[in-house]
Amino acid sequence: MQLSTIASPVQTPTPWPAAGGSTGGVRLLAAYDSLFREGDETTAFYEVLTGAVRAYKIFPDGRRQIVAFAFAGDIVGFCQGDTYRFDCDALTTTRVRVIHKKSLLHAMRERPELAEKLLDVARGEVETLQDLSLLLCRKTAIERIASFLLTMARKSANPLAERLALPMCRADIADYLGLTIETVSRNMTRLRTLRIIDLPDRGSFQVRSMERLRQLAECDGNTH
Amino acid sequence: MQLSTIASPVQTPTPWPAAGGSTGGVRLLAAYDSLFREGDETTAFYEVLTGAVRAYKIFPDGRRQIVAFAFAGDIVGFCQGDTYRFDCDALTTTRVRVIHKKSLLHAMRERPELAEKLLDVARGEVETLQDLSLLLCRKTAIERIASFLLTMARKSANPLAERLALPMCRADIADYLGLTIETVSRNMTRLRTLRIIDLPDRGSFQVRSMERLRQLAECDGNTH
DNA sequence: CGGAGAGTTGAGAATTCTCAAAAACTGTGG
DNA sequence: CCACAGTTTTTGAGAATTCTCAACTCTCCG
Repeated sequence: MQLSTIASPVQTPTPWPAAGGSTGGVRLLAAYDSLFREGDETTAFYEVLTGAVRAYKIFPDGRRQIVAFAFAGDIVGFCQGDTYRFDCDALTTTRVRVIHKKSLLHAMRERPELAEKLLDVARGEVETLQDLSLLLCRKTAIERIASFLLTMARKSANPLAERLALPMCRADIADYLGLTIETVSRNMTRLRTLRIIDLPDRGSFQVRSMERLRQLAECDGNTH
Repeated sequence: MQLSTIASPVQTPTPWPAAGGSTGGVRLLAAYDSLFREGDETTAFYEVLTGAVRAYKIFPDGRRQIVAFAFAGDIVGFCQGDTYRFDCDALTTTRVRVIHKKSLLHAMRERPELAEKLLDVARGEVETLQDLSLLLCRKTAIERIASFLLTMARKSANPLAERLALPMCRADIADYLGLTIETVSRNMTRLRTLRIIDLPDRGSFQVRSMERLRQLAECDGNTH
């Protein structure tokens, strides 16, 4: 498999305002390496440089929910209190920039305009979570999967590329969308049968009809 | 019905850092009066002083999701971009303090420590939404309702009071939890039959077994 | 070639939804 | 104070969707 031919999410060129150079160390993670765990002290948060991570919570009875996927350019672990409320680990080989909370707070006092940027980051996180809530409240399985794939496609440089990366496994998608692996699989197949998407191989997909995918995802209800 | 005997959510005594007196006007809303609509320009956000509001989104096909309820002490409309992404209106007679975005941004430049408070507000919003996502991902209807009632109880001054306020109708609860009115009703009855809660009258409830409610809500899985 | 892990497909069970009707509550007017 | 209409909530029965459990396929790797 030629990984290089798979379109990756847009690489934002270091959007993070470096706070005097002292903030950024870079950490390299292999697939499934942990970035932080629920209960850990929140001394830092992270900007994903390359690769992807997942943030999730595991319930006492073993059920799991993935609360967010983060790709190159995204921030993880920002809106947390004194301790993290979730586990976070890498989906693939991943590089993250470490941003220490302390030095950032310090920088914020010096440069008040930085606070506005941070509020923007928080706002982005809120929007993502609102969309997730909408998606989970939305009833049918196929609509959730359509929404998810649409979001993934829109994040990439070329949404109509023949091979868009889908770096997470079916179990991850299921736990993100509040479905089971089997339901995810069945509805992926259904979307392919409807010729809305294609599944060239494990770990990638292609949008064949952006319009119909959008209709399903946004509950337009014209086609069914 | 003696409304005064119903325990209301805790009234936080003006937690908001008034930015030089120029921020706060107060708006009075009757039940179902609109606070803002999706698409409106976000010139201000609001602190609920008394009463309660709901924030929701309506899909093209008519489905609705309530993204948040806000009670006395809560902030609404804070983490929004240039335009609101949701409709917001009052559940009952409600007073809100208007906080103008412009004056707040101005105040933030003068007093950098204010920015940290604002980030805390954003963090609170993120936590609430994460909890909502967890709740929606959680499978069974009875667990969602248990979580919801537990949250409502915990917000009130005396969670074990005989009559806790439930100011929203079943349709609102259903659209918040991603269920139908009928399923909400059935499972409320079931919780009452299990003697976990009591429903003294429309618009209020009582927790009879906080422990069993918590077990259901937090997916402990000991009792079923 | 064989084994492990991931994904797909199938059949029956369980939950929730939909549609329908009954019951309870609210407010109005006599 | 009671009757009535209108609304909300509850309850019931059948339909639809998703889940559970199981078997099978495919790919990757040694």
